[in-house]
Amino acid sequence: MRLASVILDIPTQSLDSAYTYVVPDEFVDAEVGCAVLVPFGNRQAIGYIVELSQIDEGDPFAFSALGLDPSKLRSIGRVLSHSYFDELGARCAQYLSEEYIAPLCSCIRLFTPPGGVPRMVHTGTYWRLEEPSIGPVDDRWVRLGPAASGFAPKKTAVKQKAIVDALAAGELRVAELTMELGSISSVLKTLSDKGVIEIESRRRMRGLCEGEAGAAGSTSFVASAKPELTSGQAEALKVIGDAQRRASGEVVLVDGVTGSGKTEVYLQAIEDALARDEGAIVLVPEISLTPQTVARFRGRFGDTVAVMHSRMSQGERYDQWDLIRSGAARVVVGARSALFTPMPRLGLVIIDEEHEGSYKQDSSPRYNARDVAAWMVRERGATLVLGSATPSIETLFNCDKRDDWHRVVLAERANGKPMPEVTVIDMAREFGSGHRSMFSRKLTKALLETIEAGQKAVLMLNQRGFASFLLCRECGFVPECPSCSTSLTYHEKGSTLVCHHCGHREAVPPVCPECGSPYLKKFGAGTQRVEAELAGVLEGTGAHIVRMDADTTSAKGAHQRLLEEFASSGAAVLLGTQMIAKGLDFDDVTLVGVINADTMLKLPDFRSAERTFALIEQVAGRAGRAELPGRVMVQTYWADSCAIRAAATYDRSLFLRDELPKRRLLKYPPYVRMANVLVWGKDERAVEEAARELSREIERTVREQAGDGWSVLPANPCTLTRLRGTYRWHIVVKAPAGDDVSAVLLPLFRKRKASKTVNVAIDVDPHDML
DNA sequence: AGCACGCCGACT
DNA sequence: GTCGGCGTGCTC
Repeated sequence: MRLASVILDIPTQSLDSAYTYVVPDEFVDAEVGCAVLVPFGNRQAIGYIVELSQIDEGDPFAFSALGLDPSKLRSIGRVLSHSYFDELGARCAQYLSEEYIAPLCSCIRLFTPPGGVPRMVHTGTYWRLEEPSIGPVDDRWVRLGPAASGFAPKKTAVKQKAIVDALAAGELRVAELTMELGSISSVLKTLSDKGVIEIESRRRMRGLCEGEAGAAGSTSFVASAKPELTSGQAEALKVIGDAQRRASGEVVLVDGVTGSGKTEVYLQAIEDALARDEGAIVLVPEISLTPQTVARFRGRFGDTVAVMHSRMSQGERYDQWDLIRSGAARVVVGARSALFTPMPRLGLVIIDEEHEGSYKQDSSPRYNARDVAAWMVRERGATLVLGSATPSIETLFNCDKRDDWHRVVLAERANGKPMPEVTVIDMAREFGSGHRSMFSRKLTKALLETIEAGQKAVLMLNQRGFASFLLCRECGFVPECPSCSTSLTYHEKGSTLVCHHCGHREAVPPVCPECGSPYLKKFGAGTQRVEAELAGVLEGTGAHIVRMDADTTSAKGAHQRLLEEFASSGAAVLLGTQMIAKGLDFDDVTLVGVINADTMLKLPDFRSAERTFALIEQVAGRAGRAELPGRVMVQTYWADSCAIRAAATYDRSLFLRDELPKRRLLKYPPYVRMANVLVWGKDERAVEEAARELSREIERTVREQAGDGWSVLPANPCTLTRLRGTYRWHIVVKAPAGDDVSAVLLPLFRKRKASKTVNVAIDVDPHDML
């Protein structure tokens, strides 16, 4: 008798192991990864097969050995789909659910085709099986048939003649002919009966022929020329090649300055993989997943490149998913979730801009694609390549400590040009000497010079970290917590400063405690205000200003259009938020300005210095990519902060020498592992109470289950205490670096049941704790 | 005694 | 997630 382990598609923490069902003999198509309809209690439920096994019915101990009661076993009712994932995918889902403490079924769903799976839907009083709304679509193609030569339509058969004439130039879609000639279905039938034409249904791939592919150049399948490799690139490829040969799931960090040609390394590593008939998955941050990026891969690998990202329609994603499963696509370029596409014989995973926070999913399952990819390549004997100009501290740490993590440095830019010089501008001093514009005198001068020379400038406004904190505009002082050395958050209510780490509170001081200045202000400025002021600065120069932020890029294709607008103007300024920090390469950009380098430096978050350092390095790489030398100007209120000084001199070791001891002392990654337990809801009192209660429970669990060196910080309001009408609290758990945080906390969260008023989520290895 | 309500465990 | 069983406590 065949048995199947089935994960039910019912999202709840308390239903998180597989159930065993009998597979009736006639269901020969039941495989691991199939969606099935099964009886569950007094209703039907959808589930996914994660394991198949054979059992000897005659053996009276066979069932009890598996912990099964044969009288309770029921049979699968129906197989609803082909297989969506293999045994390893099923194990990966299991790993995800345990590692990130998430419902199993939400992890399984990562592996299913977007929109193309059956669901149970609640309609009023009963449950109904809903077939997939998204599925394959066919195009009907028409071409001339064997009886076409010598066919002479009757004089009155106008449409027949028109169709035959149109097809003389080649095959066409029925849809195109219909658009041209009106309703022709009966005419087509007649012609095809006579053998004059042949009609064939062919799968249409949405999103391939139109839109994106147009920009990517569907005609440019001619392999683009391979440039000569720098010695660094060659070395990187050798290390990757060795790892691929050993096929033991090793990780290679390509640590290369911007412009050092990391993409070329990826391309050739993929070529090697393809030559061995292995597939490759390339992850890039969502915002740099632009047509240019895709074009780079399509230019080399043509039709075998599939694309996956959130701005595609469900139909487009479904088709790309299917293309990957069929084996027709051997390379996937996509965002985070593309890691779970069903690539046959996966040999290589590449994660570009490895340090990016967007690889961490901010809803359940809160996985980090980088860490999941490391797990995946180990299981599959594949290789993971991480690329960044500013690798995350965790990754650098792993390369240092682990034998299976390798680091290759690309120190030179591929064009041999030096990195642009970075000037740090002390805004506190500017303000002190009476200059109160948000553009310093140096930056203003540089802007005008750039425009006058007919060149381009990029200005970045760092909006992340809008959370209010106090700043003295005269000396740059920010009130900090006496015990945590993170900045205090400003609360309108009661005019208090609060530490979101330990709960320390103090009143807002009337004047700067450092220098006595009354100019103590909340910090932050919007792009629109900056644009207005910039327009004033540039008045009379005729320079074009292109603003790029969440507002101006929300429309489909707006991102692309704005970039083209910038590219085609002569002297122009591109003003934008973080999204301009990556991947835009314009040869005639000679000035890059960072208006406020440090809004996030003082965010009460342990990664803020690291992010500030990375951001400045990334944005500096945008200047002077071609013949013209570039310069970079960084405006800051903390000109002597280590992150900013180190970034300005491209000195990572200086930054790490300052940052690592702090992380060690204050017990932050990579020296500890953390879990952030979030509690939120509309009712402020209920949230606070639930958070305190949960904190006590966690403390008890940790005391009883965990080893030494663990700590549970008391429940506290989150930095972003009120978000979209909810009150948010959190509890931070810290464990020694080698300990399994999830294993200790998992049982507690599995047996918790959801409350109506207060939500609880746990974020293991959080990226930030805002 | 009879019933409403809420908690808890089972569901293969 | 959904149901049903069981204990508690209130009412007829």
